[in-house]
Amino acid sequence: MKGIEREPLPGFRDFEPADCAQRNFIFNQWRSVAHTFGYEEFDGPIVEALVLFTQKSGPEIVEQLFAFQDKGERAIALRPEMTPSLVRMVGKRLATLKRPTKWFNITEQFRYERPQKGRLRSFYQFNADIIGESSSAADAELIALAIATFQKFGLKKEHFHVRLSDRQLWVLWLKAFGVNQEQEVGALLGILDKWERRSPESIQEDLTASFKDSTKATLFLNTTEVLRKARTLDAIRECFHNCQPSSDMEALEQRLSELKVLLQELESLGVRDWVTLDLTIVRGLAYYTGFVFEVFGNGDQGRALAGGGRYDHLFEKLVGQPMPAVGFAAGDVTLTDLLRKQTLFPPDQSAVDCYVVFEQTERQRALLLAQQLRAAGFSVLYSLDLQKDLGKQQKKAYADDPHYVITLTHELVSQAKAQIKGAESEQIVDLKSLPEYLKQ
RNA sequence: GUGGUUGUAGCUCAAUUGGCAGAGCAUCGGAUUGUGGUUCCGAGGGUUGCCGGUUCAAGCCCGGUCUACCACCCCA
Repeated sequence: MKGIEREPLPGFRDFEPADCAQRNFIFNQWRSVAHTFGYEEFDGPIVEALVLFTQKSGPEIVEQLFAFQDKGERAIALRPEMTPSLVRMVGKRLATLKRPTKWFNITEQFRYERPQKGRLRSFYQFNADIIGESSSAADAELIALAIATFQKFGLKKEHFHVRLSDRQLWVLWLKAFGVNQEQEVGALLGILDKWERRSPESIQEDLTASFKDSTKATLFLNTTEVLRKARTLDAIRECFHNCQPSSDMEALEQRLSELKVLLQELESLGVRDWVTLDLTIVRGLAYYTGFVFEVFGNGDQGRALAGGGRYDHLFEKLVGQPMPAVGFAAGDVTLTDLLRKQTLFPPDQSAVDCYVVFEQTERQRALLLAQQLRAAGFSVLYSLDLQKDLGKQQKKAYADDPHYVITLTHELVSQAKAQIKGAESEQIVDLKSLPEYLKQ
């Protein structure tokens, strides 16, 4: 290797034209869907005060951040997510906020983690949030938006699905086992999160440590196994009835009725078939307060394509004033992998409209034509080589596969004409009328 | 941060037990087609990821390191 390192930093990507086209395609589709749902686009700074992120996620988060000091000795970080910035921005105008407020954005975000497939140190996310509406109708519409963003790429029911879970049901479940304190709840949610990746013995061990009672741990283990397999409202209700006589049935029914509203809304929005009730989704419950969901590609056990849920306490925590909110984010990395695998990216459309070739004696007239066509909105190339004769130019022109090749020979120009050649047509046209001809 | 797998031209890949680093595609140039992508000829491009060790000799063996990938950790 001579000279400088040619590869970007680990976890970062170069976007050569073909990659950039795919990225822009994704951004355009995201933006377009968000608009159809009535979301307004916003943006914020790429760096924020470090405390904005530690306040939300705790001091441990610094390990996962691109964090440093600026020259004014401020502790700052590249944003790892958009929600804190959103809360900060919206927090400035909470008192007069239109409700609901629906905002979206598309941003580059940074996390200092070990890169893997589907997870890089720099990535783009589509974020959408509904602020100021606590009804499940907001959760439902947000999930419908999440589904629409994937449908927009041509992804079908056989390609992806949404798993819907609920933090409040889990809190009720834990409460039924006498777990009330926030710390204990957190510890048990952690165990639940790792559930499927661990052996029953090892789970039993952790549960016994948490409950300080191995019989209770066993009961929790066995009944939770059943609850994790519940896929309907009735099945969930049955779990609570059968497995836990100490359950607060009134609170349960209250919550189930909210879940029912959510499912009905999804049904009315025509997306119920994409959604599976699945309480195995526990990830991120620490931060969410209600319904949570994740989008997964079918088949491969890859990383989630998107995730989100309700976070009604975050505004109070960060800006001191309560405000209900629900949001989700979808990343570009897993999506790009999926779209490439399914070959759902559109074919390359980088070809120019026209390539102008000419005998060098007509160079001046040819360049004038090129500029006239450009002014009319067409993309135009011509050879920058002052020596290349007509044949050489032509060879280069066809290699670029333009929609039209326009040829100016001395003879044609002397008659104020040019030859224009498309895929299946070939004509001699007045030089002056070329822009008009191309517009047809 | 821990463990494992990996790396040869821009891309896809060759190179017998350790024995002169190659091909196709791509790029650039030339010839031909006096205005067509073809065809033909040629060129550039590599300290075999990097550093060190063993050896008369290392792409190949050994150690380290980096990257990518995989499993952990984490996943906002």
